[in-house]
Amino acid sequence: MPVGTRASVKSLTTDQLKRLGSNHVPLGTQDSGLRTEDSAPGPQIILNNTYHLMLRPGVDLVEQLGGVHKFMGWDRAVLTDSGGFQLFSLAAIRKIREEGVEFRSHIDGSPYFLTPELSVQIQTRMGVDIAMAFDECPAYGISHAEVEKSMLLTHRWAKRSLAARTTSALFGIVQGGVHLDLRKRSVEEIASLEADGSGFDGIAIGGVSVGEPKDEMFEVVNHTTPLLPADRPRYLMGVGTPEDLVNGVAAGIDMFDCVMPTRNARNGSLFTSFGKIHIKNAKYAADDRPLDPNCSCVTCTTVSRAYLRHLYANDEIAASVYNTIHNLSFYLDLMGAIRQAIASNSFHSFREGFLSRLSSEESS
RNA sequence: GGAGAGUUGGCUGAGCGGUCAAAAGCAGCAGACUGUAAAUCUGCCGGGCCACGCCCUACGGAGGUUCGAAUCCUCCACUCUCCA
Repeated sequence: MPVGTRASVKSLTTDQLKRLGSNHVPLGTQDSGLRTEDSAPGPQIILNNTYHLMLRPGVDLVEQLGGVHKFMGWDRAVLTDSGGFQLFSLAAIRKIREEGVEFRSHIDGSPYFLTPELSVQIQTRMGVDIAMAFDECPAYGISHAEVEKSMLLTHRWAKRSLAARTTSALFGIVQGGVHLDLRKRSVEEIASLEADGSGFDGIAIGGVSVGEPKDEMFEVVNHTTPLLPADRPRYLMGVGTPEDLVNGVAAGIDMFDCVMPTRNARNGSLFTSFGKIHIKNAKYAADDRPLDPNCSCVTCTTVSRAYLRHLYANDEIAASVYNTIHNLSFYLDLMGAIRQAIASNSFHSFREGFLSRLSSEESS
């Protein structure tokens, strides 16, 4: 899921967003036929953010204008983060209580109060397809006891979030930091919660990629994912690099969201089938090759590395546009290739090939 | 012809006796970014080393004063402004 925090995937129009990716399937897996020539590329779902939309333009306005889909001209699915991540990222300007969280707007300092019920209501009123439970995302490095306390609060909030579910689907979120015992307890609690006879529509692993070492993150993911119910989507929140996606799928994850492809694109860091490219590097100044010869996105089939470097070096808006188109296309193509590999029962060899290619030198 | 101001590292531009290899910005070079307070942030940026310290060359040029000069004095070169 590309991240479109404020009902916008940064630097792209909604139309550009819908036409991302390649019909061409990269990485040598084009045989399974899952994607046909005329199938619509581009993401089937994006992520928006409750906290940010609540501040601007405000729920009332989004609802009055017909919901987020109509607001941004997007006819595919939308999932919203509940605002839980902002308890982490905006830790300096919020205060957590049992009832909910008091935020001071990062824009003008005005106070907002967000509770599990309010968060679910706001997400529902905006008309999203999937809402997320309101959770606390604790920082890395705090004690086992503090993580446990935070997790138990998330559990109580999960119950209240679920009770507030109406028309939007609702995903629960497992917490527990890097502590495997807590992760297990959290799965047991979140997976068993029910309201009106049904549980969460999907379950997410939250609270990772908050500063912990990569091996600790995967220890958590590899340990926790198999514990999640197999009949509901498993969503790894906030992850990650292309390698992380492949390894996450290997662990059993179905869904991801991450700002990395969009933010890194704006910062000139581009993902390719042979590893990362810093497009501002001097060595690309006269490089007339496509960014990634194995990619058939608009960027790679239209302009050269030299041009991309020129745009970036001169702060041209088009640099962000081209770079974002490529990075998101790369991610979407990667996920498409993963789906095909799974369908053709060749995921493990696909994974090995993909990971070894990333660390290899570019052939040319 | 006369009066005044100025010349600092790739550029703009501080500094006006030691704490100056010289502020700051830009440019340049490299890196980071993981449920977005990010078109952001960080590091390097005269040269050379057996580099958390030392050596060399440096503030238009040449001399001088001083323990010590980018900073003071003299001459020269060039640039700009104003008056004829």
